[in-house]
Amino acid sequence: MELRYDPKEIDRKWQDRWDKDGLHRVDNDDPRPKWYEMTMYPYPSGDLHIGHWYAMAPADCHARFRRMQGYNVLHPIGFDAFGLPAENAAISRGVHPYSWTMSNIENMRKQLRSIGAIYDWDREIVCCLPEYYRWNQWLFLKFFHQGLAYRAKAPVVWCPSCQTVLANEQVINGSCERCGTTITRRDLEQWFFRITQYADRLLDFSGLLDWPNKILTMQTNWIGRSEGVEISFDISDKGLEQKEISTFTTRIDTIFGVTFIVLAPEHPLVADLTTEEHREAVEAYVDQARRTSEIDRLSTDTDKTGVFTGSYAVNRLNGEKVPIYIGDYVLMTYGTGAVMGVPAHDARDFVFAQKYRLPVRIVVAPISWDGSELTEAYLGDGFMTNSGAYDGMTDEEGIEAISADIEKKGWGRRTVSYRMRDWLVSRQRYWGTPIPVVYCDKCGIVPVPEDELPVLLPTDAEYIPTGEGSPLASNAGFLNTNCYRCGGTARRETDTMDTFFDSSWYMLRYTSPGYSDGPFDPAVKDWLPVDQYTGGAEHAVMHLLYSRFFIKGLHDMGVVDFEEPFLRLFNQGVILGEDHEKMSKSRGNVVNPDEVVEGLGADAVRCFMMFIGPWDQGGPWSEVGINGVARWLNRVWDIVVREPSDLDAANVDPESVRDTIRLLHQTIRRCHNDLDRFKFNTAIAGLMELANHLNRVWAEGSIDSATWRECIENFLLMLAPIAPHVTEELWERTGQAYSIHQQAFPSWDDALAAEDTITLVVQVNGKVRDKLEVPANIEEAAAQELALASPKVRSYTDGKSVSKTIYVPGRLVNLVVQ
RNA sequence: GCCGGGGUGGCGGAAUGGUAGACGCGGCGGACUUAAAAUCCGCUACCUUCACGGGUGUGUGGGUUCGAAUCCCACCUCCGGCACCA
Repeated sequence: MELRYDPKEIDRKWQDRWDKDGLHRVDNDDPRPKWYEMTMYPYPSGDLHIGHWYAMAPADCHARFRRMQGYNVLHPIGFDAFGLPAENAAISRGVHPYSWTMSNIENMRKQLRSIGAIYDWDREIVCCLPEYYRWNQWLFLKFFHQGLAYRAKAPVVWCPSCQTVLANEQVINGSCERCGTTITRRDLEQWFFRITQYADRLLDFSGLLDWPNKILTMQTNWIGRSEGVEISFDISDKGLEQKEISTFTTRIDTIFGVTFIVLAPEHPLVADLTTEEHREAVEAYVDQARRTSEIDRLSTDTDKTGVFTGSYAVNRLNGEKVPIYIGDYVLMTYGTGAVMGVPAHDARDFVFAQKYRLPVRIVVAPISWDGSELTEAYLGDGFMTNSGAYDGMTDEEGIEAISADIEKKGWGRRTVSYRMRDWLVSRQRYWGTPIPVVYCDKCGIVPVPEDELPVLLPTDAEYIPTGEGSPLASNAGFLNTNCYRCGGTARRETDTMDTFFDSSWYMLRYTSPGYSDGPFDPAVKDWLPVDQYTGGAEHAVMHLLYSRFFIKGLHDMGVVDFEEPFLRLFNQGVILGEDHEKMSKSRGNVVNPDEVVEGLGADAVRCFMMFIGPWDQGGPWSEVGINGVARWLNRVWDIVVREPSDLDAANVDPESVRDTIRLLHQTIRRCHNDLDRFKFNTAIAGLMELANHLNRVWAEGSIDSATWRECIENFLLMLAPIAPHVTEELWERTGQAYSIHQQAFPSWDDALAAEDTITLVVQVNGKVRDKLEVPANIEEAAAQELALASPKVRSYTDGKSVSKTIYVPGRLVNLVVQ
């Protein structure tokens, strides 16, 4: 393609100029209203992918649009620099994670600059640097002192490949979110954050202004709140210290249908309840369950297996003895790790009962039930039956009555269970923030005092994981220390923090990245919270949930005065390869943005990212597609550099001038509304239409030079947030004062945008039969008269009677004929 | 299995109850050129007609409505998420 201008030269020229002039420096004291628009910071993999462009270029356009609307805009950038991938890559290349990460960042800064975004680089944050992670430690201690961080032994998720524990949120289909390895469980003592204490507040989305429903649904499902009853079964005849087994159910109305109890294989009572006769079988089963992979164990396809313990428990409501089984479909990590088996009204219990020939007793009768046996569990509503005093109640009434009675008798209590577990924040890896506590033989867990922070991550440590705990444990200089309380010998915590810790509060740090007396400067708190956040939907139940929790915690501690970190959220889609498949090296469909920028310029890539389709839908890369927008930018160049005085006043057609002004105002309105709602593709389409129109009237010579100038000026202003480099250049070439990016977005006049004629569609029985050009303000009677007079229409109405006429002002007349 | 979001020309897409296919790509024809590229102009859903025109058409089948891509019901299909949570 032959270019009218050299995008490479223009990109460089203006990027240097903006840098030199500090055009993107954000002033905290600017009197204009603030707008904090943030995009998820990238992981410094070392190479800026086209996916980064897809996330960042439209986000920058939106932030620029807000700035042109008169806001003081903070649109920052940083690097998510800690974490497993950096470490793994560093290990395989034999370079230190620090130097690997920092050289990647150096490279990515250059690539990011090529986007031409309004990032204020003075506010950049890099969370693997001590000036950032010391505040991770400071915040960790805040949560610790608040009782929201605790250390406990629990069955945790372990990735054998990454050699570390993971949070539940990092397990995807039983595999490690990062490397895909099937995870296992380990009983380990770990650091947790009490996110479950905030479960109900996290379910309350009323503090959010505009979030995709999809994310709200995902968070709601992840938290998985269920109201139910904890009900205990009597095992006092076993002579054990533990006199009862507690189970959790949401269907206490089915308590009379219990025909067995199932314990999770890891349940602490398993060994005690197993009789001699069944010991061998039970031990074999438990052993087997322990070896079964998490994937198989959680697969819904596998049938329900179990083994009888030989013991029985008593259902206190009817005095019945029911057998106690062990089954791996019961999870130790949910509820009490034991369930009451009600085969008639639970699909899983039904399958289990069939397999082990356990009785099925219906206690909630289906509506019109004829008394016959069930072929599957009945989960619907009905009237209680076989339930003693509760017979005849609806199941809803049954839940109320039985719950109340159980509480009265002390056999159980109403409670709420959550699917979500506490957030496991410790990792057995090197490349992360050291957890700021020491272990003293005398004093136990001792937090590092605030004024001793940061606890520096030693640079001379072994960072290759051994599988025998954290790499830092083998670094004597780090490990051995003195107790901050008694001064005696102590060991440092050698686990590091989950990297989601970094991103849980980074929106605070951007407001004052150099501040050294706290995580952020309270003097600039007016920036917060974030007005608009953009990023991928894959963080729905990880980063976005953690961050909401974190900020609520900090709110309760008085660190911040708001409860939601991100008021509005927009999820962009995924950019696909030219073959419509997900981009991957193995498919060979990866696009290198640097090469395209080199050839066609940053603005062409920006435009294409926005023109490809709705931003939330993603879409396929297209070589010919980007050539199309590059060609359009050249056409724009060609049109804009024309000399307006070449227009000959003698040819001016007032009607054409009016049409042009009207289209200009319509385009301003459309472009404004579209950019406001992230509808970049239709905003660009509108600008293309305006450019086509201008090109046409130029050829006709039908407008005057003043109108031409007005159109060109406004056109450039509208294009400026989309294509900042070429518009700045053209702004200069058309004799306007630097910088176009400090101008206001054009405003429109509805009166000038109004059409004075419309195309009146005439339908007969809903089918279009004619189109008439009529004055926009036509009255109904006149419109009908014109419609009926149309010869085309008459051929359909002649000899028939018009029984009804529908008139839609400004649009159509529909004649209903018999 | 459950919960979301989709399915519109050759392609990306526009239109959220009122002219289906804006805008762009591709294709075809023309201008310019010795020629090609680039650029510019015109045409471009399908069937039918010499033409004017007519008919059909937004995954499939029903429905509501004067009128449906748009609303309702059922189904097919693609993508994403969750998946024994008692």
